[in-house]
Amino acid sequence: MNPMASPTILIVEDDAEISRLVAEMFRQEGFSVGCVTSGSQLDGAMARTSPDIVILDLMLPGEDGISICRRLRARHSALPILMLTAKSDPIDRVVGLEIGADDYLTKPFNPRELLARVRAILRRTNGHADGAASRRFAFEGMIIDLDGRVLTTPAGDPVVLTSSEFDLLACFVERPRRVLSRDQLLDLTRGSGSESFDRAIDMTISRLRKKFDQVCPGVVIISTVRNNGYLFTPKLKPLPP
Amino acid sequence: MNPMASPTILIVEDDAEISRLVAEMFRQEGFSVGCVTSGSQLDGAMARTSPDIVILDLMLPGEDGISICRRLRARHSALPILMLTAKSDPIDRVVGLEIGADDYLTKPFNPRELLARVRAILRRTNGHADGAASRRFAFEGMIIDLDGRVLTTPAGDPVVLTSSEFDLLACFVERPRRVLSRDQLLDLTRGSGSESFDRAIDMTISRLRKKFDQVCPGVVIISTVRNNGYLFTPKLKPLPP
DNA sequence: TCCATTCGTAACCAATTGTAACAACGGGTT
DNA sequence: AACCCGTTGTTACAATTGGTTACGAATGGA
Repeated sequence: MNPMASPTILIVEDDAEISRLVAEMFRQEGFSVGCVTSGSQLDGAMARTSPDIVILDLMLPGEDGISICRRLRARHSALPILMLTAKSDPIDRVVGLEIGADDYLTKPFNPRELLARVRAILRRTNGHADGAASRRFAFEGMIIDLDGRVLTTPAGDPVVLTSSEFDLLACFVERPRRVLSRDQLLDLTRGSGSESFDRAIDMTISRLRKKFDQVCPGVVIISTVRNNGYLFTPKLKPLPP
Repeated sequence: MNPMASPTILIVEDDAEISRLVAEMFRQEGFSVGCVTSGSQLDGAMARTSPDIVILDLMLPGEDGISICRRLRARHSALPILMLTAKSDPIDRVVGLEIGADDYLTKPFNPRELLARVRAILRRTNGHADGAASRRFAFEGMIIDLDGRVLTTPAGDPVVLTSSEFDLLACFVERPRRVLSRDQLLDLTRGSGSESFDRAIDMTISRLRKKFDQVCPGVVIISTVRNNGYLFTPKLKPLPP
């Protein structure tokens, strides 16, 4: 891969909804994305786009993911492959190493989790995932490390955030200065299949604010945009890793 | 062996499942792998691939492993051989090693254990197993040696970890900054045939954390990602061997 | 001002995770 | 074999997490 070019992803997924969502996210993150819906379209797409990584659904019409994975492996031995499996699949766990996928994720999955894993794989194989900024940022004296999933106070102490609190905060940090609606936040943190009500976001915001208030009393970190959603207001400074 | 080339492994195993699993793992680790299913196919494969090590099942159809091992030894006196034996085999360690195997492993075995032993043998005979990065890392002042299977404190004292604790930790060290699900960890540490519940992972994590806490009180080494799994957070620094 | 809507958050509860205690197992020893 | 002992999986229960409900406060239009 040319380190200057954006990395290319090929998605093999028959569910149009998932495919669109995932493609959209990766494009926003600066990847170049191609989608196909079956194994039969794969070979052509491989030749055309020569992707840096393939995201492969296990359950596909026609040739299934396992078979495709083996075929890919045989022909492109170094190609990173990330497999998507359904929770209910009897194969589920067996899938892990045997097939030769570099990683796998069970549906429904958190899109940010997918992004993180793709970055991790690419970092491992290429030295760096993309030309994007580091994954550590400073704001209001605090430091957030998106990979290590820790937030530290100006004094250097860790702020204990729960998983969902951190996920929510990460959404904002990855999209600074943008109003995010409750639905967007639900999608981003829980995947598109989520059953939760959007008020769940309000609660997590409220809990986050309470914790921020103990570190920086009186400072507005997340503001409410009535009828629209929430906005992360501080200026973000990218930090070296 | 050319130290620049990836080392070549020849697997002699009639169980297609095991063969595939093992081959896949070694390929992922950068080895070049060949497989045969019987002694009669062995000579041709030896000539074609001239492997750096042979992994040999003791129970094979036709000529059995012991006889094959003797034959190999006679013809290629320096060739490293690792023997696979079934638990129920009347053969024990003494016999296995007497025959001329350099090491042996009883089935069912942990794939990572096999990898570690192969690396150890190759290091013994060649000076180094592969061109990959060092297998020693520092984190939070501690040093982990994946080949020697030891963890040492900042003060230099060894931290006594049980083998399953070490295996689990090794999974994280080999995949830094990635959230690993319980299922993935089960796969990685026990192979995909494991019957255990995923709560077994929780217990090992808990035991690991307790030991870490005695060395670095209050420092988060492995964090929980709710609904997802666990994450190894410290920064890893590769060390020279 | 009044009202409808939206938002904040306390309180509750179901699901997930942490871990103590026990059991099963295997390896080594006598 | 009988025993000891360390390891590891299971069970059971405690703690934490996070979604839902409920209700009061804030907002903004009429």
